[in-house]
Amino acid sequence: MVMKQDNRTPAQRILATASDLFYRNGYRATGINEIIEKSGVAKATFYDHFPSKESLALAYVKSMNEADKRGVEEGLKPFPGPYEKLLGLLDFLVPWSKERDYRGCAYLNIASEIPDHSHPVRHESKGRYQVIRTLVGQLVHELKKQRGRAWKDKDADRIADDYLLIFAGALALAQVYHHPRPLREAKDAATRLLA
Amino acid sequence: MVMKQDNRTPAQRILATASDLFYRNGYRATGINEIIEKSGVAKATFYDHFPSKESLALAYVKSMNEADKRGVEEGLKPFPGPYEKLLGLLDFLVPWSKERDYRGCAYLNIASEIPDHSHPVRHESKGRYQVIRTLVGQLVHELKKQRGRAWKDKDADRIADDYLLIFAGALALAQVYHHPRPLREAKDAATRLLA
DNA sequence: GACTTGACAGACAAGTCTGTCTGTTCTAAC
DNA sequence: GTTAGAACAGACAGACTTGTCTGTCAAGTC
Repeated sequence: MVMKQDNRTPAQRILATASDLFYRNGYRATGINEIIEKSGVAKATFYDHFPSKESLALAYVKSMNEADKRGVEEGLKPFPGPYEKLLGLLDFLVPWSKERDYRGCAYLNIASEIPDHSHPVRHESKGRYQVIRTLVGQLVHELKKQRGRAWKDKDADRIADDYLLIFAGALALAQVYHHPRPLREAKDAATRLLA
Repeated sequence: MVMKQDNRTPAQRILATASDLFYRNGYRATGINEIIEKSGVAKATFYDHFPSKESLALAYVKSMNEADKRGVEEGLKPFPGPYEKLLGLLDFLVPWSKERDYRGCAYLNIASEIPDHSHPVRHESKGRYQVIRTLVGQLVHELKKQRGRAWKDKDADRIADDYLLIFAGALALAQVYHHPRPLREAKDAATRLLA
């Protein structure tokens, strides 16, 4: 269980273990003791770094948020234009959902386990979607500019909203169906939306 | 807390209380003791009717599924045709989300708390979306027939899939944002989809 | 009037949860 | 070498979890 020669700091190991367990098994279903055991850390060490389980939940969502932000930024760089970027964003979902047994959107899942909607974790989850909405909005505006007269009657913001609905819907449906088909359908739907 | 002169049976009271708590606070966050206390029932009575908390979870999802199925059927009756029904379905969401402090799709929420995707509760959740997909599919096919030549090149199933993505996306986004705007946007998006 | 049924009250078992605390061991800087 | 800081092991507290069990009471049935 305990990995020797692990050059990560205890805090990193804890966060990595917790991220995996929180996502795979759920926040409440995951106990502190399991996190401690699986990350090969003493209980006191855990509480040295995270004053409570709740603070770990927040660290989990924040670190995901940052990682995803960077990941999307890097991942979209190779695509030449806004159109390709917008479709590319959806392309990432299929392989990513297959990597680990897909359990839906991590932000939505943990948010649904925290009723208080003013809780920092909920705030961070909302922030994630706002970041995506902003990015999509910029790309659609860019696309509108690019298309010129052909798109002069299109409302870029409305298209961005539609895109986000499709995006979020795909994540949700792939979870209930436990199948990546909705993710592919989402790309088709987006292709039509941006046609 | 205990309602006197409650003519519901203990099982009904338990299910009603549990439904409320499971939805509002989450499945794991809700303890048996709380359900027992709030429904004014003895612990032994609870276990007479439900052999375990898990069985109550299943009863919860099943009863919702049946109620929703009937609710949609009844609710769509007044609408004259498939087009109106499809948009009407989305119209229900806004007032319904305002009734109780909206916490997202109940089926998705409890499904996300149960990792095992072959669990009966997950199966029931999936069933809910399949029922909606079937209904939407029928309505779109009906609509295609109605529109005749104007829609001869449209793929009804693809439109139904798109509709469902928008539908599911709206539920998810309304939860993260804790605001009904995505539900309205979904109606706009569907209007364009069916134009 | 005895008997069954179903609900009541609540103690109890056995285990889990988060979080605290004591004390030991390792490592790196001086 | 000594010393400070960090991580270690793991006992412990106290609350909370699901589920069992004993026994009481009221209503309806034979």
